[in-house]
Amino acid sequence: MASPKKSVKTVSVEATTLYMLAAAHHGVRTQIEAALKQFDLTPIQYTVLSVIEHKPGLSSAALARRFYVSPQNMGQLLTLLEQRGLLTRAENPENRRLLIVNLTEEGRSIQALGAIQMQAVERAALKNVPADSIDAFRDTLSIVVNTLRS
Amino acid sequence: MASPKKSVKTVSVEATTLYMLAAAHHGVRTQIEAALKQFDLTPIQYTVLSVIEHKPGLSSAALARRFYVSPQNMGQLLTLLEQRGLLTRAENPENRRLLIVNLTEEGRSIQALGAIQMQAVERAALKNVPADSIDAFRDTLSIVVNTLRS
DNA sequence: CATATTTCAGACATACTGATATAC
DNA sequence: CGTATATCAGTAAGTCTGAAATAT
Repeated sequence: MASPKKSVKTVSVEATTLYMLAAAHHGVRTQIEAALKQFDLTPIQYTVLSVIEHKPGLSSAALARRFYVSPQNMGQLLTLLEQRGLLTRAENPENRRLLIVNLTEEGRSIQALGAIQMQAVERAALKNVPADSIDAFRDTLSIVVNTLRS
Repeated sequence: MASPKKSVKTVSVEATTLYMLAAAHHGVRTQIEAALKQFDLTPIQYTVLSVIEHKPGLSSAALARRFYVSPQNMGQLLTLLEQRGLLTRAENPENRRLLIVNLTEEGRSIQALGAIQMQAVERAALKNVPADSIDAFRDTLSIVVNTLRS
C-alpha cells in the first residue's frame, strides 16, 4: 500500500507493541490461573497472599491502594481468605480503625506452594528467550511501569 | 545459585518478571481505556474493529477464536457494534452458516481515530526506553507470546 | 468538624453455561 | 448423522456506586 497522501501508517494490530504486551499478558495469565486452580486461588488472591507474606501487617485499605482495587473489593477478598483460614485480621491497637492482616500457617504454606508454581510459569514463558536478553527485558518492563505510574 | 540445599528463593512479588508484566499491562490498559472513552469503545471492541479493518470478511466464530473469547460473547459484541452502525454482517453466499463482517464508513473512521490514540499511548509508554532497546523488547515479547501459544 | 477505614447493600456490565435452530 | 455457526435465555461471578458506622 503506497498511499500518496499523508496517512497514519496502519500496521496490523497484532504487530504493535501494545498488542504483543496484551497477548503476552493473556498467555501468562492463562497459565497462572491454571496453576493456581489446584489451590482454589485467583491470581489477585495469590498476589495478596504473597504481599502479606513479605510485608505483614498492612491494612485492607493499604492493600487496596497498592493493587488499584477499590477498598470494598479488597475487603471482600480478605473476608473470603479469612473465612478460608489463610489469614487473620486484628485491630491495630494504635489505630483502631485499621485491621492489620497477617497470614496463618496454612496461608504461608499455600503461598509457598503457589510461589513454586509461579516460578515454573515464569521459566516456561521465558524458556525460549536468550539468557542475555532476559535482564534487558526486565529492565524495559520496569521502565515502562515507572513511566506509566508518573 | 550456589545454595547448598535446594530451596525456593522467594523474592518480593513485585520484583518478578510475571508481576512486572502484569503491572505494565495494567498501566497501558488504563491509558487505553481512557483514550478510547471518547469513542465509547472498550479495548476489545477497538481491537475487533482494527482486525476487521485489516482483514475484512471474517465470521464471528473466527473472530472469537482469534481473541480467545466465547462465540456467544463475540456475537454480542458484534451485535452491539452493528447496532451502532460501525459494522455490517451479511450472509456468506458460499456458506450460509457464516455471517461475514465488514466495517461501515463510520466504523473505518472511528477505527482510524482510535489508531492514532493507540500510537500516542504506545509512544508515551515507551518514551523513557532507550531507542535501541525497543526492538529487543518487542522481539522478546514476540518470543514469549509464541512460546505460550504452543 | 473533616478525614480515613471498614462494611453493607444494590445496581451494573461481563462472562459463562445450556439449549435451540439452521446449514453443511 | 455429526459438526459448525449463530443466537437466545438463564445464571454466576466480579466490579462499581452509594451509604452507613466507627475511629482519628
